[in-house]
Amino acid sequence: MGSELWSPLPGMSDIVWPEVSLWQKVEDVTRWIMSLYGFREIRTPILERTTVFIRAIGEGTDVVQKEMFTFEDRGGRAVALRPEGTAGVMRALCAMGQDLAGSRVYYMGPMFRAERPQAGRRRQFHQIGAESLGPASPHADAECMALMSHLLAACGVRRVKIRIHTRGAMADAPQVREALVSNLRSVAPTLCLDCQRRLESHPLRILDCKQPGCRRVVESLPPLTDWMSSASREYFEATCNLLETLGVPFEVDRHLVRGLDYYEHTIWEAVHPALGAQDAVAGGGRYRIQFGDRTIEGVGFAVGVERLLLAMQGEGISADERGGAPKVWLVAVGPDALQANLVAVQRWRQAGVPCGMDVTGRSVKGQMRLADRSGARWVLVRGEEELQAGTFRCKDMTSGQDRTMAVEEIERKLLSSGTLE
RNA sequence: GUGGAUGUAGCUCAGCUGGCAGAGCACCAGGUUGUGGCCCUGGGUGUCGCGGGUUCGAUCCCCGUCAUCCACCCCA
Repeated sequence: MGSELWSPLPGMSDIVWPEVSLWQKVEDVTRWIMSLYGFREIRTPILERTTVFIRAIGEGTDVVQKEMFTFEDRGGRAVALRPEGTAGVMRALCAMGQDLAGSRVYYMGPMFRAERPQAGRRRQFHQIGAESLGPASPHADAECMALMSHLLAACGVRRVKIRIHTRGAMADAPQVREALVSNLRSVAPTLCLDCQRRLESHPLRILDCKQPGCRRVVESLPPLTDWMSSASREYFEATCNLLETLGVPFEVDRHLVRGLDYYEHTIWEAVHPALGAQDAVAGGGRYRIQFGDRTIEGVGFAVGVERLLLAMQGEGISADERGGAPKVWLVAVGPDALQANLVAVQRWRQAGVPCGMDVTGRSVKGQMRLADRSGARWVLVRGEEELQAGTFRCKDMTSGQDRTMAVEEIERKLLSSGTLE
């Protein structure tokens, strides 16, 4: 059983039938929705220079500090498996060297974080993300959230809640931070140990601490927006108003801050009740990233595919157990018929007719059982006698009726109407 | 990185105080020498996660280890 030889590494999962049919459905829906909004797919490397992530996500963030799979490649370069999608996409767009404003791209693929696995959290997980580049604009932010909301709904997820908040313009960040720290310093001893540390490193994160003591302190604080510029406040208000106009349901959550350094202005996440402790099915926000002398602005989001699937299952959507059933199943009696059947299915498959047969040498009874399980409507049986006569015994699996049909007739019907009626 | 739970057949799981390893489903074969489902009969398909220890004897008790799940942390 549990041999290390064939079990995947911790937190890595094999995605197999029938669940894979749900993945395919989500991917199809994604391509469709993204095309509606004018987003084009981009595929970037899974492995990047470590500095790409450090630059974009932030040196001191947890993701960079303790969650990246990093190593040295054979050329001595420090490289990392991507822990999220935005950094690599921004790097790629920079490499293309064009004016990035107005670029709209989406991606889907595996991401890696060296965390302890739990419900809805894997070391290799998958994200569907979208990035809309251009200068800060409430319209861009609202459109992006509308896209995310549309995508989730199109996947059949109805019970999502979108929580939004603002971090204010990046230029406001120092004064917000200072105000927050000075407000908290006097009560520091009542905060949990993590938060006492955060007071120096990432004070914003104290806002989303779940410890009751910290929560109480945070509740007594004035809203973060009080310390932002009026322009930042207006930006947030405008964004909220646009969301209402667009009919995207949301609620403002003053505790939402998110852990990546590149965010400014609007940030949000979508949570679903079917998920357990890790209940964020998607998250996003506006960002500003520096690559060398280049500054990239945009807004984007990422959906956790594993979590989306959990949410879908929580909505009663299940994988298609049957899969694509073949039209016909061929049963052979004897080695000559086996070879003739193999030739026949190849012809018909190349003509676009899905058909099946057993190639492992089972008994007729065993072949019939497989035919039944495959869901094929008709079973075509032949042995020496039928081979000589150029016929099949054609069995209708719903009625159980059995009749002799000429190979030519079967082929004509199958290839023209796809039925043997 | 920290904490808790779990690990027995392909799957879901029983297994008392330590005494020959079990059930349901699935699977295979036969009943039907060329016909699925339903039915009947037969078949256990196993390194009781792994390695030590205690014991006359360990799936059971002890230690270690690995894996999984859940939670913290953090995030999708």
